[in-house]
Amino acid sequence: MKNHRKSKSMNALSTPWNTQLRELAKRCQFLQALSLYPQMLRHGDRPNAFTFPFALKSCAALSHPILGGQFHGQIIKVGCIFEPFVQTGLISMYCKGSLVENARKVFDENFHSRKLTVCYNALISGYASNSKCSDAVLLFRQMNEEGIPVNSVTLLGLIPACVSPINLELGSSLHCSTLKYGFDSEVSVVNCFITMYMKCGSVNYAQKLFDEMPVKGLISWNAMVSGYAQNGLATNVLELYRNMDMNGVRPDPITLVGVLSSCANLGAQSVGHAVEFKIQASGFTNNPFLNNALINMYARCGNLTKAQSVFDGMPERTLVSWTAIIGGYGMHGHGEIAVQLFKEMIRSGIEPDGTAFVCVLSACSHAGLTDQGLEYFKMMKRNYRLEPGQEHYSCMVDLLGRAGRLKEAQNLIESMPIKPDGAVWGALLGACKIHKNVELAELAFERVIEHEPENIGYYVLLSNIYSDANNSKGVLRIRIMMKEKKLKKDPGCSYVELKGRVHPFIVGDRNHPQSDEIYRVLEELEAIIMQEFGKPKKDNREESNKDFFTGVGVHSEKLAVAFGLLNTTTGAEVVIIKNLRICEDCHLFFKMVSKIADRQLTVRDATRFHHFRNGSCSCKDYW
DNA sequence: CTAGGGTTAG
Repeated sequence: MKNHRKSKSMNALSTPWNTQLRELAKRCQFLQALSLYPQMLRHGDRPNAFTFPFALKSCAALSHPILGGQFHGQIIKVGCIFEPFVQTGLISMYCKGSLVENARKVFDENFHSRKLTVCYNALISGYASNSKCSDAVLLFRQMNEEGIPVNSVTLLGLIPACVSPINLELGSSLHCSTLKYGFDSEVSVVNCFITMYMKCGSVNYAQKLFDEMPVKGLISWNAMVSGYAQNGLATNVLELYRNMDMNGVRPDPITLVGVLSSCANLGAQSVGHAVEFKIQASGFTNNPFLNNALINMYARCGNLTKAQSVFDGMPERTLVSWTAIIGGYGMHGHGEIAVQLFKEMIRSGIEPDGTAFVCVLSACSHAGLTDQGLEYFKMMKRNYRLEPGQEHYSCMVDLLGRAGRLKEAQNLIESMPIKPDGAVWGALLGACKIHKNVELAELAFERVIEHEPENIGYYVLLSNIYSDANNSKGVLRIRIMMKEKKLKKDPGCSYVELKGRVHPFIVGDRNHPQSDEIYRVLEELEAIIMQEFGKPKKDNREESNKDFFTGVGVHSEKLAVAFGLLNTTTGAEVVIIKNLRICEDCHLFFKMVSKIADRQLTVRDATRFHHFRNGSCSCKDYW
């Protein structure tokens, strides 16, 4: 009987206007939805409690709290503020527009809100997504004290408050208390915890949760894929992707974004290419996220032609698409193209953000466009009101430093309004290596290790600076320091990707099945180089395993190159990745080999890619 | 009210 009465009153509320409004909002056509409202008033129809939730939802989706505020006024006038859907709509709308205070006011001023689970849920989720973690938790506690029932949606809103490592403890205590509520078996809640642990860097916890799930949904798989990708565990991502396939789980665009990002980090172009195929076969071709990920993947794998063609083929390019292509050209030394694209982007009406500036500044730095870079740095603040962060200062120090303007770089650091971090000083240290400035290097090193005492890269860098200056005392001092701090340099690792298989090499490696042939190729190359270019500057080899140029074990880059030459045909691409900066000798070697062999050698310097550091350097299959 | 997504320097 009660139900009957209710549905009757609902029917009175669902006018044709409301139905249409709801349909448009459902289809995410928010602008069209909102345009119905003035039409409705012109027709003399009054809005009611069924109109506003969808109007507010549209304002929330468009992040338009000003328009939402006007609806708030109308709601008061019409007198339907006490409707639960209207209240939650208002709270959520203000939160999505970053006006959490307004949301709180709605909550506080309406006695009814404070008795409804949905209103608590809306505000808790709002606090969490506006990174007001403690407010979210406080409200959750209050909810418990007031005896308001908690449901799974409450948790889905609250858990994202703990997505930073500093909140891990809070997050895991929440996790424990969910057992009490009995929501630990709900897939959505577990998914949410998986993401939380991943974002806190607790990969093992996330994995445990995932493994123990009796029922996994696509989102569970995706949470793992993205989580691994975010934690730099690219090989785990590819493994999981393969498992999905074996379990008959069909990937969606979100899965593929994570997979592509991992391909980019590994330089695994052939897997990336297979993913592109999958995208086309699944009809995801116009997904902007996927296209951005493809641009990034091809660019990082050194295939700028493909990156450009994906970019050109996009129906609409976002700031991220531009950033990816600009960064791609920049990292491969095509600074002029990167700058050209940056200008084009601005001309097309897209405003650069901090990340876009990092890309263009680093592009200038790599291509020696020093003044251009300085100009952009000024422009950031002047034209776009963007405050430069640590990463921008690092780029600038690198830019000035590479150009040999060390004093200016140092002055820039000293003028910084924020305390420079390790990366900024590290950039100066790197510049000191290029320009052989021992004195400044010592200063920079001192500051660097205040911030990153465990980062061996910097110790090695200073040691090499001393070595260049024939300062054996200095070298020894650093070696002792490293020993005292128990820092051990992981061997540099280069690898070549061939037909979906990765072939890694470490210095002096003899483990590869083709090892004999590789060394034979290297010997041949040495002989040719000797003939064509004369004797290399250093030739103090004693054993056959020692490097042609450097006199130590054969560098991993060279082994990778030889392997690449051995297994690819003319014009093929050899991708080399190393976890420390590629040395000058190897650069020289690449140049010579490119001339002799007529191959395109793409060399990638990948300091950040550390997934092979502690692993064994044996071949690993992707598929 | 509600779980998963792209870009950056050294």
